[in-house]
Amino acid sequence: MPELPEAEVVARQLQDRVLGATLKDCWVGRPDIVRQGLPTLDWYQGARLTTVERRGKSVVLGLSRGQETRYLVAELGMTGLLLFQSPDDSYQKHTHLVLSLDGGLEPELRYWNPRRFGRIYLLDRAGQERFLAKRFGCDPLTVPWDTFRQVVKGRHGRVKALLMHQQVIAGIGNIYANEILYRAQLHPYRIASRLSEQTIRRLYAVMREVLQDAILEGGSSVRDFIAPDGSEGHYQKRHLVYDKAGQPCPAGCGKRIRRLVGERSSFYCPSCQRK
DNA sequence: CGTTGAACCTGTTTGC
DNA sequence: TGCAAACAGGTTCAAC
Repeated sequence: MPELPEAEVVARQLQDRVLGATLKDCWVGRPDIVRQGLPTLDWYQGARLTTVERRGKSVVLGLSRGQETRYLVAELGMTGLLLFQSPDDSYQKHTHLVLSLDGGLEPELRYWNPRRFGRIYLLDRAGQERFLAKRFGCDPLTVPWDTFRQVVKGRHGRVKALLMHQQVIAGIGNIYANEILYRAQLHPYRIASRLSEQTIRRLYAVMREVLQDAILEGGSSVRDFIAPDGSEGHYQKRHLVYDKAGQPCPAGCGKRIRRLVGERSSFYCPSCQRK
């Protein structure tokens, strides 16, 4: 269920445990999971993992051989996981990529993704720069206030659509959009450009707080998200509205949480989040 | 430019 | 218990 916090947890564990390792072997179970660059796969054998970063909801591995660095971008989609395993672990259905590593703290990294939304991209430096620039807008955790304010002011669509628009702000998905809007007391259908300066300020603060707290809690494990080391996140215990239709609003206003269908499910309090 | 709905997939939950 | 429908973290494309 990777949104920004989950992808960040994945990236941090990779940094801690396999950064600097050498890629001994790269096994692809489903060629169609590699959207770009499959013919360049051989180049990666013997390369060293020199960078691990999160971009939006994706994890970007930088692999170097000599002076050259190329990239492996792992889109996780709805159900994608990167897992530390060992060659002794049995093959699990829906494992599409296995990276055998040498010199790190984990011998294998496997990409598991039953629904196969989300892909792997193998890109050279120019390719990944183009890829990232085209796909990802500003990062919610590092975007300066003034940029955020301008982005919101310049959008004529719904505020929830804005939060989830990866080319504008990269990393927020349905769970965190719902949680952020509830805490900012904003109805998901409010028009972004019509929000007051003060409201945008509140949204900015809440957005960063929710995402940062979620990272500290290891992300949200609502269905089957687990980190590479197999641990679950705990932020789902702090969810206030997501998947809670019919339950009383936690603010104690007396109303019940509603679910709006149409786009993705929106969970909100009709009293605390007015249009 | 922005919104909507469908498509892409498999697995689990829900309801009859 | 059995079966079918509904639904799920995401992205992309076409149509309006």
